[in-house]
Amino acid sequence: MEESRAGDRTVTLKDLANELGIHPSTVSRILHSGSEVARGAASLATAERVRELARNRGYSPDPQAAGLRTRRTRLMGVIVPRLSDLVLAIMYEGIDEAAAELGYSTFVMNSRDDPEEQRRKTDIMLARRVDGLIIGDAHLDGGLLQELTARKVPFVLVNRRVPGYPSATCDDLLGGELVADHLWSKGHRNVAVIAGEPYASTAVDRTAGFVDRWRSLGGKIPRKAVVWSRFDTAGGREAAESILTHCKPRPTALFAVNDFAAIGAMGALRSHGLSVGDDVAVVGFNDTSLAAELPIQLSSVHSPMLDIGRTAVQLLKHVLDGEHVEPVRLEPTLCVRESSA
Amino acid sequence: MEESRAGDRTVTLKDLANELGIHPSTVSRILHSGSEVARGAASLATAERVRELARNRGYSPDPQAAGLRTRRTRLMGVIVPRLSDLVLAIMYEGIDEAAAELGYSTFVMNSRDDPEEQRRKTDIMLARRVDGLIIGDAHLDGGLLQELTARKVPFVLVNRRVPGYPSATCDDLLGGELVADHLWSKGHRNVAVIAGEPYASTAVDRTAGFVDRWRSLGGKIPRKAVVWSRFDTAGGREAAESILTHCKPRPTALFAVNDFAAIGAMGALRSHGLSVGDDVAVVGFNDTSLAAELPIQLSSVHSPMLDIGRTAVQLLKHVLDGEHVEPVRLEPTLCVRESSA
DNA sequence: ACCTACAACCCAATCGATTGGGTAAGCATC
DNA sequence: GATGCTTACCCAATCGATTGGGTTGTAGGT
Repeated sequence: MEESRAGDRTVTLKDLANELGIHPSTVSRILHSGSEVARGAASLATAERVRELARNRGYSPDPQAAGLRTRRTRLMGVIVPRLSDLVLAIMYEGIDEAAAELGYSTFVMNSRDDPEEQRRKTDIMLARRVDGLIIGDAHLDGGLLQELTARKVPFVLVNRRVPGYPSATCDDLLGGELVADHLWSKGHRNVAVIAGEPYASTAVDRTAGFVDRWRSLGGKIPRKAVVWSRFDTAGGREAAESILTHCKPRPTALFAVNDFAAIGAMGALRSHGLSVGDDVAVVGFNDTSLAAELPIQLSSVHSPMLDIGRTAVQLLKHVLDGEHVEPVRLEPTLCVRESSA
Repeated sequence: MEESRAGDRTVTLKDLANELGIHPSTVSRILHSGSEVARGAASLATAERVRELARNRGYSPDPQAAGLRTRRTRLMGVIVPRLSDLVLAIMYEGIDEAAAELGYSTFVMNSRDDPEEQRRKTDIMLARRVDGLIIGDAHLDGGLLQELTARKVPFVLVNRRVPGYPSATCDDLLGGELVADHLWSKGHRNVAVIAGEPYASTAVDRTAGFVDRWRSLGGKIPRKAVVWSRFDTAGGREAAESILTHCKPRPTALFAVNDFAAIGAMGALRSHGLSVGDDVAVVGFNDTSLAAELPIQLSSVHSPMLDIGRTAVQLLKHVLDGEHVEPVRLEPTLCVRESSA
């Protein structure tokens, strides 16, 4: 009757069974099946004895062993460009939460948006026998996705979409439109877009939403005013530099498809002696926690990152259950702040 | 001789063995042991045949099965306050890289610095049978750590240290001293500290390093000028507000133990009509990628976050190998920028 | 001719949980 | 009292890899 038997590493089903003088399989059924199979497998009295013993012996089933038998690991693999990208980090938090609620654990890996890494990381995940993948770094020319489909690997996309595959994303087109409406209504007529990476649907959709709406409002956007760039601060800075030097009448507003790029752009503007908000309006995207806290508060399209992550998990669960799923787009809202007010 | 036999899910050792007419155990020995055990287990010719077949059948061992037998999962569990904290995200990138190089995979979980969550997440990790833990959210009153030690769970700390346990951290004391030297030499004599959370060694050490050095330089720091706060932008803003209202002769310099708190403080200063760099110098800590890209570039203590993560993995490996390990502190450097120049 | 040594394998148990198929006892029904 | 139906279990195979202990066959030594 000691605290815990020091010799034994962990308690197994067999330990419990021996102690109660019943068969491991009975214990398994009692503990495993939520009282559906349990009744018919054991008497209520026995079931209670087993559950209690399990509780105070601190029994926890070995997922290795269970997985070996059932061919399911209850593991979801998550691939993101980089976790140090705040947007993906938050989506991942949503993913991890929702997965935990369904009894799954998650693996994350960074692909740095490099196709070779994507493939490598995918293979590692599959070698770990994940039940399915949540892919946050999909490129629009989805070679890898085709391959995964062919190999019958269950997966869904998150953050970025690729037509034809299930995904949980922000409605990026709408987001771009919101910004166009906002800047137009503020009287801006000469604008530029820091468009992000052309292989990412986020960048393409936000830009397209903005540009199309802008034109349908009667505005004009020259080619030069749409600058593709990296998503980080340095990328935004460079893009803004390029806009400032090449766009002849200087734009009075910038739309960056990403908050970090927007912050970089704000830096560039300041280096040119321009004041953000007065001389040039800036609007970002995602409404990361920084946006509202910057010295000059940044207008940004709020995207429900946590929910996007959670939704991705739901979708993957449906896929794993063999159901058919459609892409989901969650609605963004515009937060107007100092930088464009 | 088809591309791959469509019916079979995955290739197993037995498949390979059958195909070559030898025993699975022989195949295992050939594939497993790096030519030490391999010789003696099979002829070079056989070994080559096995290796080749494994290669083009795309064999990858099932870690579930292997782990079940060997009692090792080659999994490291990582617990952080939150991955959306850029600092931890980057350390995690280092951890994941280094772990992959050693043939380990990693699990991350967020504890939100909540003791109950820490315990829960630890339990989940252990239930997943990780080989060891890397703990990034250790609190100075390490109750959980004692418990883990008692349960003989191998672990190391990262980012934050707790005396008596192995850890990989930045030399935070030195970091604080660097800032003190810098501000003192710039002629500041009236300073305040945004000190972070008192349960985190990072906060305590950086603050102590700064304050002690400041006093040994002959400076004075009143109680009120050291404000404990959350690590995020909002926390920094609040702390700065408190300093601006309560410190009678307004300080000419602020040291925030974290870049995000520093950014929040910059926002507060601006709201008070003070110019960062001219009226009040601000220095942050960690030199996150934002620091150099902000509109007003932020001076910050650069800490080698990636290396800290990598080091933690090395330490845990040593612990797993039964070796004794000492805490490691990596050296920070000061990056002086606009905000304090 | 006999023994030893080594090379090159094979055998079978094992890890812990799951699961399809029993079986024995007890009761009711015809 | 034979049959059928529950109830409450037990049995044994199985998942895939690992590993301590064999077994065979051949070469070399004396």
